[in-house]
Amino acid sequence: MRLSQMLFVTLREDPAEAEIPSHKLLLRAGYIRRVGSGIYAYLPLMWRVLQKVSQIVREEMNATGAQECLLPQIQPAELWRESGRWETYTQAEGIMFALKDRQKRELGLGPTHEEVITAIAREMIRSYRQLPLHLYQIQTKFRDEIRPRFGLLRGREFIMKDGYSFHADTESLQQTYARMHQAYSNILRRCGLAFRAVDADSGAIGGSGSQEFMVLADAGEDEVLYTQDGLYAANVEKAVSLPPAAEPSPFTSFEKRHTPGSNTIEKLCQLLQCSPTQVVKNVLYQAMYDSGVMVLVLISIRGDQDVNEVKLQNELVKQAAQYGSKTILTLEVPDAEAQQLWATKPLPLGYIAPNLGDEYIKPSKNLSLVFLRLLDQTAVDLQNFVTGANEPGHHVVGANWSNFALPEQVVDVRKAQPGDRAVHDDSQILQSARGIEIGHIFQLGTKYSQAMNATYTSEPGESVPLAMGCYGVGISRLAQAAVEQSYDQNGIIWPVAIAPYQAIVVIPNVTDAEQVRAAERLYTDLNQAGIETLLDDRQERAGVKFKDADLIGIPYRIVTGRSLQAGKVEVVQRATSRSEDLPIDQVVSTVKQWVRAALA
RNA sequence: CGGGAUGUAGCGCAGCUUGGUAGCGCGCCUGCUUUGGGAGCAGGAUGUCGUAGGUUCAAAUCCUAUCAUCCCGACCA
Repeated sequence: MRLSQMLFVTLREDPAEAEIPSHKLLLRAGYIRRVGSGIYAYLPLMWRVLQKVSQIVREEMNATGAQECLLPQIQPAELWRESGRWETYTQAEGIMFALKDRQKRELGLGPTHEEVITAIAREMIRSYRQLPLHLYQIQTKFRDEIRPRFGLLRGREFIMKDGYSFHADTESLQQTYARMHQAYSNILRRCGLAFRAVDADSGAIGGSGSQEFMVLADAGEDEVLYTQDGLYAANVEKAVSLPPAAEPSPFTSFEKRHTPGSNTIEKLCQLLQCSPTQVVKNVLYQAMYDSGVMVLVLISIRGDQDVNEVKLQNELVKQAAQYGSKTILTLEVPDAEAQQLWATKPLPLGYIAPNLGDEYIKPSKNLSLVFLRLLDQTAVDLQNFVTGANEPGHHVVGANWSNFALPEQVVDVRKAQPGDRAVHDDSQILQSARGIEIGHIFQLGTKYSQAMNATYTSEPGESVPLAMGCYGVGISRLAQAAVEQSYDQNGIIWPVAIAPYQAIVVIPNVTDAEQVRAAERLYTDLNQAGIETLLDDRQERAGVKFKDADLIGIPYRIVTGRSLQAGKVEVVQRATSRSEDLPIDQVVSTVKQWVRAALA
């Protein structure tokens, strides 16, 4: 491709709309344009990158025996009602673009395809003889994200590879899951990315086991906790760990203390000269279940620990049945305004005890009249601890669980932190890194097949729900993540495998016929040798061309300039800036060799 | 949805406090010179000042409403 004939527009200044390096660079280098919030046009260079990523994904998927297909983006609401996700996806998470057609039929733009694929499986898979089966597609997804951000990293329209596997049993599911783990590792390695596979929460998709593939980058929205020995890595949402041991309590008898102005753990510990590990902190949440019932949740947890809201949410979903619900719509810490709606009197904020009385709850319909009291396991074994006295300005010290009605349910809702000891080996300390979630693999089990009655006939002739797995890769997100991981002050440095072009021939002076002739020759020869090559034949000064070549990040640059008289051209590697003069007739073979080595 | 900010030429911004003929840099067009790291000189084009209403003799500037975008939190590939 000749730059002179291409829609090639680069910006000299950072666009105001972008915050992080990869987003700025993709805009500046003319790869993408914003059309609306979270909505981007993929311009010719970007589209080539996306095609390359897609092709790598396709090859690795096909190698596992998965079959490519293409499912509809417009999906009938009924399918989503069957799985029970219509409400969650249009209300609770509100992530699905929903619309009505001219017949007033409700439809959604596909944010994901479990429902569609399960409906197809229900109709087409009849016998265990057809299993296992794995279908995937590469397609634009629509999600009305709460907050689109960072260009392609969180768009409302984005390209994703999603695959769904069907199995006769869990064992077969686990085999495919393991194979996908390998395939995803291959994909990221081939794309030239530094990544880590981590244990993950399965969220609204549901199911049991799940792992995320995190591309490591400071701009990542997720925190990953891992150990040096490489045996443990998890999303902080999911991570488990051993908290530091509690310090022995200085208090020996149960008594109430006047603790004015101690509404935070820090102030309290300073006043009482004790450790936060000897405090029982009581945290209040309000959860709205999908049946419309609001439940007030009181969590007692060790003072130095924080509540992990993802774990808490999962815990509350488990309890949904007792409130006539399937799931929860919202979970939040009630602010002053929210408290007024249900509290009979001002809460002793900062001084709440585990036995905060139910009389604080104003009887009203759609409100559970008792606190759901949860005891985090970090607080179970504390003795002679400090906690609130349910009275502003007062705490109790030397307390034990015999002083309170022990909350009936012991749970793990604690947030793991860097510095904690690892569960598998308490000499290993958890460390923290930031990551961009590029892939996520799930063992769904029978969640969707049961909800939608997708069964097959087993060898003994029984009707059995299909076991399912699902596997996603954010194609457009991966492409931007690659930039986030590989750039310098001059621009993008694409990994060779996903660069839009592998080489660029730059003519420093287009009025020099000699230079033009050599460049045209090289351009033709390189392309004929299978090296994807650009020709910068624009009427621009050399400096502009060099800057642009660096900005768009083409791995190898060939310059038909100064050394031409000696029958040589300059060849520069973008990643290392290493430059050498090569005889013209060696350029093709050399670059070809570099490309081959880089793709190996 | 809550909190913060911003909308002025294609892009980046100033002007707004204290109302008075719309500005700068880059880019774009023309010409000459230059030709290996975002050239120099000369000339030129480009604006519903986000939108609507109001105050005023007069509004980019003050007031009200509204829309859009970005940032911080909940969501996710």
